[in-house]
Amino acid sequence: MDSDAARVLVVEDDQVLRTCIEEGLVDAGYQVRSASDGSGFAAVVENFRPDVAVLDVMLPGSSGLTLARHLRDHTQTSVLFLTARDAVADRLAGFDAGADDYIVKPFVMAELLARTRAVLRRSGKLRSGRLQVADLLVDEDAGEVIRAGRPIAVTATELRLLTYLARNRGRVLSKTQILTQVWGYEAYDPNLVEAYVSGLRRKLEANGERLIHTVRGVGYRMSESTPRMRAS
Amino acid sequence: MDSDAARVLVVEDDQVLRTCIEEGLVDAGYQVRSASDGSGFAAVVENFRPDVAVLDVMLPGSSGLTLARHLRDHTQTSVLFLTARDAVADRLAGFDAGADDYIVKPFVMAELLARTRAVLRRSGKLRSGRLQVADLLVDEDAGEVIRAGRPIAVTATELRLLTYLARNRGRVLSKTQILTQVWGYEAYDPNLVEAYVSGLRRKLEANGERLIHTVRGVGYRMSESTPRMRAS
DNA sequence: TCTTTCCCTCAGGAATCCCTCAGCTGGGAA
DNA sequence: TTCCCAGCTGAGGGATTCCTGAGGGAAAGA
Repeated sequence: MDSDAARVLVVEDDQVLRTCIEEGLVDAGYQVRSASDGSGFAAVVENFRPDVAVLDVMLPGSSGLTLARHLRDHTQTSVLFLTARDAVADRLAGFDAGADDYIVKPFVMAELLARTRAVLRRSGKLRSGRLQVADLLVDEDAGEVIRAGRPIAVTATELRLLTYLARNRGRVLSKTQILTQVWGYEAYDPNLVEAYVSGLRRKLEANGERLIHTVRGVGYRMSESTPRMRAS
Repeated sequence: MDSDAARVLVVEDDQVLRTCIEEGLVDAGYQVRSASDGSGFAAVVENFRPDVAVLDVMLPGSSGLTLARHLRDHTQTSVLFLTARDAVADRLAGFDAGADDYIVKPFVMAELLARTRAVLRRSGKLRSGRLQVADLLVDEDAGEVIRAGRPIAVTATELRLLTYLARNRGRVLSKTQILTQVWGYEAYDPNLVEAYVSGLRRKLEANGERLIHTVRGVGYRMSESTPRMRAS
């Protein structure tokens, strides 16, 4: 499992954020190495040979853009930039330097994971992130949701929620758990989850039975059908 | 049993609540250590190396958020926050993503146990939460109750009670004990327990023999069959 | 800039759950 | 047998939880 796990290199100077990212990636099954700045970058890249690098654009010393150019020139490593919201110029410069994608701070862990997967998949370093529950197919990387052969249009937030539910299919997830994992701590109103579940249901149930079940007083569970197993 | 029991660290300044949580976790088979504030936190973490930390957000001295950051920086410990209902927005807003779940006070011990297990399972530190008594299967993770292959619909409270009974199968539990663990009441109307046991029996015994036995004058015991103590 | 889409909030209504009450049942002792 | 009391259980009201349509504000796209 570990040997063919993708390798991710994180360079981020804010220690709290860096550790946070690191753990999120480790939890997701990646091999991770991290650094707070660009010192010794070439050596780390040489040794660790990351499949993807998550780089903060603003770094003390050499900027993330410089590191990205180094990667583009010397490796096949994909690049994922972290950038502040108002630094629009950074985005353009980032793509010029060979970035594969970028994420605007502040962001939710689920988004970073999704983007990382997408980048890895595009470069052929990861098998597809497809999840299936009954006749529902969620292609996280492609951002596609298909039920009974018919594509269903979902928004970015709906996709994150659906992915989280599908990945934990068969388990009850509390609303607070969903809020922390899908929305982060900016949101706290359980009704937010309810509203999104409601929207998802309307879209999903147009072509089939209910997949997102309410467990009153506990949370939601995604599963094939109401536990109607075989009777004797 | 103890050596592979998960380790839980509790930090809560209210002594009554802390002791309560501690006992509940110990009863559930965890190794527990607790503290009333963040002093010496790093040392405790270093020595005890908890799998999960239950942290009160509001603490004298350093807040639970600070402790959580320390954990993120130095360990792989999962975090479960305790917070007052009206403080959720204030205290958690702006906190960098990554905590695993939070529980709003006031809460019931059974819920804390359920959430703790969910967090541990997510990080692969715990075996599945399935309990079996005779042909009754209580799947706490899925929120499902199945008897003889047939699913049985139970409410959240019924599930908490049933889980508590099943986890302590073979042992006699007093009504006071049940009220404390399942409802969080110190002392209350025993009829509340009686009423719920009654409801559970009706649902469970539709498909089989009695599993929740009355021990007159003492309490209830869940077990496969009536132990025929002194017959003759 | 203008339009479209999306995200989140709000509030009313529906569903159902929780707990209480009161009458009943049955075991055990005198 | 009779009495007493712990335990059982159906009914119902208040409270909670959940669902969902509508709308404002913000971001994205044209």
